[in-house]
Amino acid sequence: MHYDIPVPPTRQPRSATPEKRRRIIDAAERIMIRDGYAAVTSRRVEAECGIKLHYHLGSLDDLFIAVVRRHGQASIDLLADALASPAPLGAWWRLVSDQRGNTLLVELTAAANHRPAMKAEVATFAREVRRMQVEALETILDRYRIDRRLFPPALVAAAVQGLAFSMAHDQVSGFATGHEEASAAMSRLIEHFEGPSHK
Amino acid sequence: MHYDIPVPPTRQPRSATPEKRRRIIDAAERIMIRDGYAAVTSRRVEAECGIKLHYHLGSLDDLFIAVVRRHGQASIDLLADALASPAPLGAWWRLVSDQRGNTLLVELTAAANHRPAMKAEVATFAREVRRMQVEALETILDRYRIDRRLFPPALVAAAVQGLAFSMAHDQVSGFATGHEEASAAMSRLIEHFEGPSHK
DNA sequence: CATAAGTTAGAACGATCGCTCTAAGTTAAC
DNA sequence: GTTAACTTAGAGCGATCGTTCTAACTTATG
Repeated sequence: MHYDIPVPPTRQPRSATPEKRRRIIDAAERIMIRDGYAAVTSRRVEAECGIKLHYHLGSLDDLFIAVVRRHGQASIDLLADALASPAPLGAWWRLVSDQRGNTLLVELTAAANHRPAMKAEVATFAREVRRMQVEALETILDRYRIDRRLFPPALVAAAVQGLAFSMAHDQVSGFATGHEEASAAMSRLIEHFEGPSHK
Repeated sequence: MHYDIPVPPTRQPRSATPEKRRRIIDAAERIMIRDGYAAVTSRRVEAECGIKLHYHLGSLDDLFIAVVRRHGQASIDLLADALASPAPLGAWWRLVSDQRGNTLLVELTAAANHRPAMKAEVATFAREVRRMQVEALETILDRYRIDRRLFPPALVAAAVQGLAFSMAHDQVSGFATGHEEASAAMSRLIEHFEGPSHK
């Protein structure tokens, strides 16, 4: 498959190995966001971070999966914090409105389209994220007196995620025509339920 | 740049040239949906449709732009019909829920990320689509007695588009966990405004 | 300092890429 | 049937790809 991963770690690596893996994944994310997933090649990643890819991380496929795993886990952690906050809708909305995160999500989705192992990994995290959102919404919707027959958690979850995604896409496309209006309306909507606490 | 495009059309092409362009673009779309945009290479497109790409259509960049233009124009036409129908929300929702169309949209968005000319073209169509939706919603929201202060057209447009996108993504990921519930809820929501006419 | 492990530079392999070009069909027009 | 335009097959160019491998460099450990 690839190089012998340091088998017997009898000795301390020159500089921390996890740190090197981290920097490789950082580089891959930057390239993916800046130039698209197809620009993530072994040579370019190595040029971006100055670390040997295959020696430390394995194949390109392994790298893509590592990116998914790290970004996915970070998303889950942030989401958990947001949903546990006193104004969960606002916190969640801010989290999901992150431009960089949405761009990365498009690229990961497209890249996973023809990398089966990666696709499975993406699906795993997407499922967990959705599960957390639905679970949190069970409580939130009741608290805010929202009709759960018309707006079940699964629908609201998909809507919020999709709305943020759609708005991020529009903004990237360079036409923020309706973007500011929609963004302001979303803020008002959240204020309507949670008060002006969020920014 | 590329081959001399038939400059003086003094004579009838062997078989209709527009037809050949169409079949090339068809092949590109199929490959893009099946294997991702990075799999759309000149050799693979030619193998898929048996027509010389550079001779009839120019460079790969020209091909991507042609795909955007055709798909974009088709989307605009379908959207115009949907919004003009007696139950515009239902028709719009059905249109935007198309699996194939959403997959293609992800790929086009990601591909445009590092093809400047293509990006501009995508933005043009996205802007027009959004403009049409907002214009139609100005009327629709009033007709259905929806509070336009809380739900302005720009917000509703982004939400519907994003919701469909999000649900398509979930389904592609292979976890339809909340998908059916969300889909059913959306249908109920539309019925609530437009009656059970749509399916 | 010596030594052995960790790490990298860079060549190399076969494959594929976008694109161009030439030679050979193939068909419409006369 | 000739001729000239339309079209394709296929070779070829320089570039880049993923991956492997070897030789050299660097550093932790003794």
